[in-house]
Amino acid sequence: MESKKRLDHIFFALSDSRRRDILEELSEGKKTVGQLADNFDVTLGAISKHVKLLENADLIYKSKRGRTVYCHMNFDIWKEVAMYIGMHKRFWSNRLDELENYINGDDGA
Amino acid sequence: MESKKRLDHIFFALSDSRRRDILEELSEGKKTVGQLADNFDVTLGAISKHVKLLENADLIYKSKRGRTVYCHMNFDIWKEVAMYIGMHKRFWSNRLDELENYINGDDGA
DNA sequence: TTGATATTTAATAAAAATATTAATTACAAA
DNA sequence: TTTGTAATTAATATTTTTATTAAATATCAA
Repeated sequence: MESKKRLDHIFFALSDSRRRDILEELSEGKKTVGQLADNFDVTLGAISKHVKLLENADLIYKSKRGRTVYCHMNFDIWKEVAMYIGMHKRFWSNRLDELENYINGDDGA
Repeated sequence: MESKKRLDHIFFALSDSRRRDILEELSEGKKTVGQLADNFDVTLGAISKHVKLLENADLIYKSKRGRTVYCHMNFDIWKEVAMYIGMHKRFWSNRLDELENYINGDDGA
């Protein structure tokens, strides 16, 4: 039940290409909120909110040094996402015959 | 640029647990819109819209027989999602084996 | 044709997401 | 302490999402 909401948040966070772009940037190393904002066409406040959403989805985490906030990719979370995807991918590779039925149109529908 | 929107749609579709539940049902085989609606606490109209959204994200497709509409899982789409997740492979360097298992689906299960 | 069934869509309303500007908090350094 | 910088938050407006009921469309079946 709880993991459902967790996946809700993760997938929703990933559903915005601006946020995925932020993740791409962070994949190269930590960046401050301000540095992230410089690369996008929206205000610092907007980026701050995107960052917060990504943080709530556990896709990233923050560390603070003085008044500067660094954002880091949370590597562990991808395991959870991959598990969900892998579940389905595994499913269809195990049922190739069924897939063929769909493709061939002789599945009754 | 176009694939960005594609991923937007896919991830957004996956961000709702009701829609993920629909996918779970379809992973067991085709179902009509009405059959899907029977299993949820919302109206048929609401399910019809969820189904349409899943269809627009290419996560499912429909086939029609008479007045009945069957919904089918689109197995191929998971490859695309897995590719995005797989892109982040390098961040797991120390968990590469696990990742390979999840993404490649050859985890022996 | 008439009437029932399966699904979609229109009209509507409520809740959520997103962006902006401006105010606020937190910290650094002169 | 005062001033300036980094980031967050509040107030606000706009757009999007989601659900409902009811009407419309399409098909079956007598």
